[in-house]
Amino acid sequence: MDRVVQRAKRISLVDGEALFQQGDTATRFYLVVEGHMKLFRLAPDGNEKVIELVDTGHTFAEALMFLEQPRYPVGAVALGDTELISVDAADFSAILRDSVDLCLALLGDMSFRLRSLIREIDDLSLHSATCRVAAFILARAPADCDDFDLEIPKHVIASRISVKPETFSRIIKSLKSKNVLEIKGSKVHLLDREALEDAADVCGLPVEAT
Amino acid sequence: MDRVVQRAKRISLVDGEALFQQGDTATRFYLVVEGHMKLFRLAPDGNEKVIELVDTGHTFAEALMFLEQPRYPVGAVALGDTELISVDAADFSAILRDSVDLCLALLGDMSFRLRSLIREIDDLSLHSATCRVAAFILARAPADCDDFDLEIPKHVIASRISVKPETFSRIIKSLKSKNVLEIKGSKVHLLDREALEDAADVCGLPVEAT
DNA sequence: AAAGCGCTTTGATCCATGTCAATTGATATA
DNA sequence: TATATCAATTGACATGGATCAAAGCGCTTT
Repeated sequence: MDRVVQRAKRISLVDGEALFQQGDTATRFYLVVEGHMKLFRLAPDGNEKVIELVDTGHTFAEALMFLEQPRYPVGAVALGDTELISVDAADFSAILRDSVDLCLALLGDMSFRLRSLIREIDDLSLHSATCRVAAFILARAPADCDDFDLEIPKHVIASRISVKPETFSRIIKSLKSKNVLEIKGSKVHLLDREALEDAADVCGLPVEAT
Repeated sequence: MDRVVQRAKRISLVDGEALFQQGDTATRFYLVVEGHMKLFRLAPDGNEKVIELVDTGHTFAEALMFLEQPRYPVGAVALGDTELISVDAADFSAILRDSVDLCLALLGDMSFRLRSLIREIDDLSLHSATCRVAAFILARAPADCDDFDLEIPKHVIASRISVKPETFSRIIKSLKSKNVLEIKGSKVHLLDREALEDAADVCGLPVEAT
């Protein structure tokens, strides 16, 4: 374990700086100490889809260690100035060999991610854009407080939930007109949490459905 | 290991029979010995999206063992008469404790699944329906032979790739009219594999793009 | 202040898919 | 041989969201 820590690196990125590109060979994984990372896929036409927003305290790319020929399936850039710790996959792998518990913990972590991704697919194919917007905002809202900050540019959020910035803006406008919430800059103020929850899971369902 | 095998069960399902429902508590996982399983999510409005088609020789639901409160995030029904082996998660978990190698193998397996799901999300949000149809058919085609059987009803395939059966049918028709392939019942005959590959990754890109 | 530059918003229009409905075909049932 | 059933196809139409284009709005820089 000492060895891992010793060989771990501290990395500082400025806003917008890339950590790796989609397709790069993966030999390390990362922990976000400060800031946010954006993981995204690029389409051949240059379109980009944000797969995951990694917040402070979370790791990413650790699931790749176990593939035969590990290449990052996504690109990674910093959102805002960001601090990372980078760990060598081989070092870490060696540790895993000595600790079944750590293995199991990792398996748990990956299970969780797997399930999140299934939810995501569900969301994309079974729910409308409005629904996804509502769910996203809800997920970011603290349980106890109706005012908070989306710490992330709106166009990035839009890509995260697979809508165009224009559409995102219009959906927000519509929610505003229904007195569900207000957004001023990046400050969100929830007016009717329940209505937002409805929008999130009722989706496009006709309200009169029994 | 003996214990696992002893306590494993053999299960036979007839076509359309359900193994478990979305939301059921998960205590076992499965290996398909014969036939196919369909894993799917249900939307509140009854719409269904096939998440995965599990072919003979593959396992499913093993990733759930590591969650706190394991519930199947999908439902499972047999496509055609199907034989399974069912393994108790707790038993298997105990074995994992004794074998780091097995742990690592599982981690590898889960890595792979994770990556597949990322591809899937990419596909859904970055590629057109035509593109997904082409990719699906290519994935099912043997490398060496241009004639093969989709062993699965078309409407299930359609759901798997998130298009409506009608749209699926139209896309096939269009590919047929371009002399890319022919489909008669469930028999596929590839006429122009290269064109199909183009359709699969070029997607909706204008061909004149450099 | 003015000018420049991203980001966000708004409006007008378009299009890929979904929806609804009818027809055909293919099996299975009586 | 009729008939009910279910999958697959086809046509007509509706629509959510994308696209294109033009402002508006904070910013920082000069």
